[in-house]
Amino acid sequence: MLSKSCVYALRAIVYIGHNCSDTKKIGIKEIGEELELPFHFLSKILQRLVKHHIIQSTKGPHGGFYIGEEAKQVNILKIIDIIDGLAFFEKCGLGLKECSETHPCPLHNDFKVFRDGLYHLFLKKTIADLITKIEDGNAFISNLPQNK
Amino acid sequence: MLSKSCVYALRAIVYIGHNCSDTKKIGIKEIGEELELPFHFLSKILQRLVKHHIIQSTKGPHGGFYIGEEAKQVNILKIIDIIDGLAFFEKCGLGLKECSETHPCPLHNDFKVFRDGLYHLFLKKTIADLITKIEDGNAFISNLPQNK
DNA sequence: TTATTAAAAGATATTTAGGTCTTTTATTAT
DNA sequence: ATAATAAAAGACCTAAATATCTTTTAATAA
Repeated sequence: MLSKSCVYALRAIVYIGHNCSDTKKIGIKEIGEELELPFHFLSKILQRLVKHHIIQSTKGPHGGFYIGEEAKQVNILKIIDIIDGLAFFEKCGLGLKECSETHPCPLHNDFKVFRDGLYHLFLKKTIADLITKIEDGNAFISNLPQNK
Repeated sequence: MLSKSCVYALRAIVYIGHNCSDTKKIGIKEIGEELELPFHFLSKILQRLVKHHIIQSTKGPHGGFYIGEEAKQVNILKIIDIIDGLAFFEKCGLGLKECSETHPCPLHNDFKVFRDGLYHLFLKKTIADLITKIEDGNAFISNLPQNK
């Protein structure tokens, strides 16, 4: 449903948000190792997030990625939009071109309930929400001490 | 969420169920043309469905595919299992290996509601249910006269 | 001002899903 | 028996997603 790129993006943002500070930026190398994500693939994803102003970066020694408090208030749907686009939430659940609100396929209305529910979930949840949950300890960042 | 193969399978089964009878079998060519599905790709899918006894086929002149009344009572989840497998319904919504019921990721519980809802929808709906809806006219088989 | 560090950028490779083409096998009508 | 028909099977092709490798650019510390 979400591409790997998109899940990588969410996990990386949360990792950055959880670990960066005014004095500490996070390098791709660290993120890749901690989250077990492919270095170069991850770097492409982070580049896109920088371009869309979700995260910031600086080059050179002590450079890396960081995220401001305002950006932590961005909702997850925004990240999904940047990485995957929102087609999933706009299309028929079966991907039928001909299916529409006025001319629904046999699964349309049942499907819609779940699709719209997910949409509103992602719209409601912010990066900050995820970071808070991380701090309770869970599988999102699998190798935090409390998750081992 | 469902692969194209899986949606093609569902649409083809419904088309066959809607059009076949004791005296009439349906050829791949007809199905492919009517549903605008790629002939050879469709034939692979139908082969798998035959192997799993969802539909039957006979070769030669007047041969083709057909489906019995018992098989129409099969639920959609069974078709999804045959074509895509059920991993989607068993995994974390984000595909995290480390995420589990006892050790959930920050989206696990919210996600689960929708994932399980879809599971039960697909478990409840049978091929016969879809065929009935088709007969009312809708986008599943887009080129039935009433859908044009 | 130079060496070092780390991200940005671009090119290339791999894998998987999706799709096509050709040959073989089984069935039926003549 | 034989020709025609239609599914089965196998080999092959394409595009997209995922992943890797190499070069370039920017920043900082010495």
